Amino acid sequence: MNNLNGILSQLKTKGYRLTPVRKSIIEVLLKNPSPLSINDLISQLKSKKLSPNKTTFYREISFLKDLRIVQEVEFGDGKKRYEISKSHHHHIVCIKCNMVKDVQMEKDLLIKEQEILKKMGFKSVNHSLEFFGLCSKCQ
Amino acid sequence: MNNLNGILSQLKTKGYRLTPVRKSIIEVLLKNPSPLSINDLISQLKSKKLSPNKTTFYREISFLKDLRIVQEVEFGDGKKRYEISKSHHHHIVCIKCNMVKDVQMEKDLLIKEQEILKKMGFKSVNHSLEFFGLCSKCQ
DNA sequence: CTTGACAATGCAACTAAGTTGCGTTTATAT
DNA sequence: ATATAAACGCAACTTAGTTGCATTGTCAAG
Repeated sequence: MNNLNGILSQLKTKGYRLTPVRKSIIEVLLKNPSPLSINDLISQLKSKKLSPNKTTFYREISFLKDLRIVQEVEFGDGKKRYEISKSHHHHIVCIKCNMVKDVQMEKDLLIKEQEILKKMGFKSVNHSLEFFGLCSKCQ
Repeated sequence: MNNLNGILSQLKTKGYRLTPVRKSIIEVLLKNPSPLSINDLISQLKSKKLSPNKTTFYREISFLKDLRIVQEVEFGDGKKRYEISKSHHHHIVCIKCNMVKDVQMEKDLLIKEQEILKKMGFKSVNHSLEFFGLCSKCQ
């Protein structure tokens, strides 16, 4: 479900409401290539003539996260960012212009990781892997 | 330089002062196996009968980071953590008891990563990779 | 052993991200 | 049309971290 109508009907059948704020947040996240912070979302909604309270944003994002419609991304700058859930991937962030690109990691790397961690006795392991560098324009 | 006297003489020759707070912070970081947050440091120094202002902690950590004596670690919970600099490694964090272990990653994995990112046009690439799971005791 | 310079510290006030409680509004099934 | 619970707004709060400025303390030079 990575298109607007799909997500909306999923919400409706589960008994949730299709409010203007909810629809706009999902729309904005769908058409943005990079993960967005709460402030990014606030300013994007403003250009759609919507100015919900920041509490509403935090609650809406938390709601969409609980339903696995959006995923949280951490770039380690003290702001959480959000994107529409998609298949397992990572990001590379330009440290100069902040441009973000998706990175696909090969499966055999992940398998090796899991082996190492199993040896250490850990289970149900998850990981966060983000890259930082200079993009082709900023070098 | 990963022993107390080595670090202290390094600081002295560069003209920095060896204050009780500075020495204690370095001592605490050296003997702790996991990265510590500022609040961790504050409570550890208390048991050494030292209660510096939080500003002092932030400034001291920033100072030690500038000198590459400590490194910042991000577990994505909104708190930065710090450990004495050591060779490239990652961490695995137990999501139940918060225990942290170091993880060594094989070099060929890193080389493959670099290749992928070069193809995307990025340079001077860095990465953050942390694992989260259940340790042997918490499963 | 004193002293002067400046590194280090303390304090108070501030910022920024995120949370909570509670009362009000609104989408939607009936 | 209306009831009801989901969604929302607002104000006050929390927590991590920062800044400006005045004061203290380390340590090298005399």
